[in-house]
Amino acid sequence: MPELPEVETVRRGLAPAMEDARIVKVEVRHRGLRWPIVKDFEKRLEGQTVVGLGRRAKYLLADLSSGEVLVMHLGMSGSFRVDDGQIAKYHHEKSKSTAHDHVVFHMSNGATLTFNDPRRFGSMKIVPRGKMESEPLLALIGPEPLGNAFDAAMLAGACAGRKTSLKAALLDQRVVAGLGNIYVCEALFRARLSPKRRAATVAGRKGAPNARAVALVDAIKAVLNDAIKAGGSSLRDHRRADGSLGDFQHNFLVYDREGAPCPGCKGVIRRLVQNGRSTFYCPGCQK
DNA sequence: ACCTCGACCTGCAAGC
DNA sequence: TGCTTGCAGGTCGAGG
Repeated sequence: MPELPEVETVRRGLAPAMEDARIVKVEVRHRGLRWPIVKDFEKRLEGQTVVGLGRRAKYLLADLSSGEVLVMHLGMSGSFRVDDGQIAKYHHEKSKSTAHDHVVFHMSNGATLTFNDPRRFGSMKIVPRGKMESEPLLALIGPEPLGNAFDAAMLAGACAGRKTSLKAALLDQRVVAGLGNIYVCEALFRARLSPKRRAATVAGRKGAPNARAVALVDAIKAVLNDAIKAGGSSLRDHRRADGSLGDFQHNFLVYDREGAPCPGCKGVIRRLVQNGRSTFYCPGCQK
């Protein structure tokens, strides 16, 4: 479910409960995530202090005092719930079922963090900090879209020579980190570029950026910043860690709006399938 | 090297 | 009312 803005929202929600607190106890109720949670997972975490909580692409990175890093991914349906130990029990009524609460972290500050993931496409893995560079999950991931390193030249270079669609290229985490189906659709609409266009057409000769690359980079940064400001998008179950819903779904211009009037012209939003996934776009505005 | 597709899971809404 | 079908915010690994 989560793309960069949702993961960033989760990170900001978890940080106050995790940072500078010690992991007192870890309960694993289901080890069958995307990869099995290793046998000594609990033992390696218990007693460690979380030095910092970061994010890379759609991964959450909990830096531990042991010198290891807990690398977590929410998959399609993963979420965290924070109980700070002060909130009265009746506040839990609005929580969803606990049937898919797979991992629970008990912190020294009294907070409890519960990872819930019905589809179990999420993952948790412990990696020594010194080996993060070579960690296969992270090694090939492209630039952070909100960082200075991500600019038109970088995007054009990554797309140059590629025959695949622009939509597929932007979903490729090696081109740019953290985008998913929603924000790719939204960014392409904002940049007025067709999702069907060949990726290579954002680059000119020898991979130099053109005006399309500039517009697309601007659109990507803008939509992600807007979405983070809104606390992410809540389609089915994404919540902030405090239980409140993100708001950005109300600002979708094209995503999940097949048949609705285009906000930019007199046309209608269309849906098509690319690489097995829905794309929403306006054929009139996006060329 | 690049590209596409199936697979991994559960839940929910729409259609019959 | 039930059953079936298709679809969902991701990404890895196999095969072309």
